[in-house]
Amino acid sequence: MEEDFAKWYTDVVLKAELVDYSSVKGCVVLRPHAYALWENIQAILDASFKRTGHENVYMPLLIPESLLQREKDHVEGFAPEVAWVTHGGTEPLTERLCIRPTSETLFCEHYSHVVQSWRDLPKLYNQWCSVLRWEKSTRPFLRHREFLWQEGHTAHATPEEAMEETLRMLDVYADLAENSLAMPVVKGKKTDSEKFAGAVSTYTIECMMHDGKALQSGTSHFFGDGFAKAFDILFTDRDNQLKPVFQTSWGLSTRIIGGIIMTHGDNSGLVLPPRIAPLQVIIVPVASHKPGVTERANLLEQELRAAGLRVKTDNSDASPGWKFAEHEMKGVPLRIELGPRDIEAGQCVLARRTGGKLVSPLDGIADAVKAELDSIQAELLDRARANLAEKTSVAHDLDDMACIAREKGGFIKTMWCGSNACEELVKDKTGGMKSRCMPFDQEDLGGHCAVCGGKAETMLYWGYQY
RNA sequence: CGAGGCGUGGCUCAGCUUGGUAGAGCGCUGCGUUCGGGACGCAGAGGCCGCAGGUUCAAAUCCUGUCGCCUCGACCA
Repeated sequence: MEEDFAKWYTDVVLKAELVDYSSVKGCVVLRPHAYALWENIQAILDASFKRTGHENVYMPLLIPESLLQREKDHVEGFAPEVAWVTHGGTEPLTERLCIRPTSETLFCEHYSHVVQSWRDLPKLYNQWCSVLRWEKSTRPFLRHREFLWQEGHTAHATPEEAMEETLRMLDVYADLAENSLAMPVVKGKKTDSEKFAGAVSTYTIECMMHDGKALQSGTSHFFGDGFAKAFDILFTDRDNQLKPVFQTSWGLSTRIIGGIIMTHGDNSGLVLPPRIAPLQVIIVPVASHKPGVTERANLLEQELRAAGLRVKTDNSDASPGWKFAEHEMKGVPLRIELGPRDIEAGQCVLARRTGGKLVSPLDGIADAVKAELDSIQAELLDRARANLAEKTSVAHDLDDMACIAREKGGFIKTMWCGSNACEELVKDKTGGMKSRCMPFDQEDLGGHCAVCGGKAETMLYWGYQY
């Protein structure tokens, strides 16, 4: 892992049976283990969306070229990486259709049809789908050509309400990351050079990976009324004036699975936080040919399942050692070892994926298991927080930054004057480090921009990115 | 898009220099013995060597082209 992080990552992804490559670059098979992980993430997010008043819809896969081109900044941002459908059967199409790289234009067209009055607002829609972006280089989860995500698109009567929505949904992502995925985040606003194509402002949650690179794990955009004007999404307000709506969009993708792998994984493979692990407990019977072992293991499984846990018994005929290694590779948070000696003593062995074993009485085992899982969840968050803290540095000038970037990577916190020129300079001097975000949690690190020495406007996080 | 690496049973690879009957380990199937950290024995199955041309009596091997994959950079959720 330490020697070659990239190879470690690819190995884990393949050996943990998360993905299989397909014959099209950047389009991978999500195997049951990966898809179950995504379903668990989906379930949590979807419940949050519903709780905050959103409805799910489904937009078409295809976007006519003319529609994509309605908003200038948006099309400029995405045009280089869209794939085009040019033929229907053998007939060339009169207008080529792009496969959605994101669905702003489709939502906008639809909103222009259904929004008439202030009474129609807000529109709080979300869709779960896949999108296609013709990336040049790809890596499992981190950069696919086709990837699964959700994209929320909302329309509001006022900018204040839209901004409130933008930040509310960023909080939903931050909550998912920290409380379910055990990934601490830095929340903040993107600089102008890093914001989404067509947005007025972009907000992000940034996570720190084990190798010192940052992962943008979810984004939420405030669009102002730019799209509304380009797509004629107009409504009659209470004062009988025709006004454009104010919009937001926000998305989180299967990329987050890459983040989970790179946040928690270790040299034995994947480590999954219990809240989203497809399998929370694996029971490994030892000497299962001995009378009563398999039966007791199955009983234990039933008891844990009845307690609401995701559990399985590994009854395959592989050796126990092989099973231990296998389920560690797949990241199962807790293993229960159960052999004849245990059964005789009325106990079993609980082995945490994060290390450590303890003997627990079979009587009242479900509560003990739940307590262990909670403790593992908390331990993972603590560890990740420690990693984030350890990999966050403060710098006061460009030499500092270059030095920290070279030796340590991670996040660098500095003051910043707000100029793009300084961002470019940092990129040059550090071999590619970019601004990550202007954090909501601002600290006063002095009055001067660390890059140019000019008057500082804000604190900024920098980092190498995935 | 630049640089490098690689395409030979499911996987990892050998064979190619010097053309001549397609190999190994792991995995897989069956039976038996095992079982507290990747067990063992025996018996099996499985590949027109990425694809297309060419040279040759003969091509996994030589030549040309092409497609794809991986890694690292440049650009982007």
